[in-house]
Amino acid sequence: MMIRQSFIFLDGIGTVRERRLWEKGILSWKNFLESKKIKGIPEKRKSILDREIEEADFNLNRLASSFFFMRLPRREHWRLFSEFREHACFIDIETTGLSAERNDITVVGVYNGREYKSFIKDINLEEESLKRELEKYPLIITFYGSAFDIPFLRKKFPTLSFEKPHIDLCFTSRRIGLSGGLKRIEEGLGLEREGDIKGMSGFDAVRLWKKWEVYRDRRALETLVEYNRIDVENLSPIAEHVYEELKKAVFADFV
DNA sequence: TTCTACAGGTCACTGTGACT
DNA sequence: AGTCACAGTGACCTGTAGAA
Repeated sequence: MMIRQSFIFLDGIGTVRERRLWEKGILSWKNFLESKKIKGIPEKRKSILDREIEEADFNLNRLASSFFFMRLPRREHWRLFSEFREHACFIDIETTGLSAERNDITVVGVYNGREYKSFIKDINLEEESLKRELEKYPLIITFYGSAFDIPFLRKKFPTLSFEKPHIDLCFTSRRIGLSGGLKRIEEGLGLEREGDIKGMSGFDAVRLWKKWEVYRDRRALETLVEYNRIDVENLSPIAEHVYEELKKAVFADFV
């Protein structure tokens, strides 16, 4: 539960000061609150920080993730994973191209760790129902979604709200030395793909949609949705792995 | 208390990579 | 193709420690 070891959301505390706290043996919110005095933090400031930590604890206990959305730097949203994993959703979209201006969304896949839902253009992809689905989850997890999926969804569905924590596995993976795109990272972790899906790329998703749209090839649509389902479901084990590794890399030295 | 030195936080800017 | 968070870098600002 990395978030309860974190101080980086406090005013005036960055990576360096947080590290100094850990070095002093202040490894959790509890430790911090129980320390009467901390060298480097004057009393008056300490009591302000105490209140901020109590506020964080209050919000965490209620799964009120917007508190952390406002306070945590983006690149540290991964720290929320273990507290929110049961309430997180993984999102992945397929489109007719890379430009949100010129292209359309064809499939939105949402996976909550147990159940996969697909929203398909011209069938059941509607702003209101997608909005209702996404509102259920206080944390979203994507691969490169911060530059692709989320801006694309925003453009096409302006009433969707993404004012909540978002773990982008592309950047968190890079921090533990895994780079080179989703498929390569899957290979690195031994996640296998089977059947029609094996060897497919995002560009194939564009072609499959065309086959469905122009020729009404039902098999093409099924394959597209299956591809989307695998993409989004594979994010879950990647998230688990990246969280554990990043936690080790950042924090293990101090425990 | 007041002053100075400086550690460290933050912001602006640039180049890069990965998404369909 | 269009997007944008990230890392890296440098400038600037703030707040703390330590001395008088």
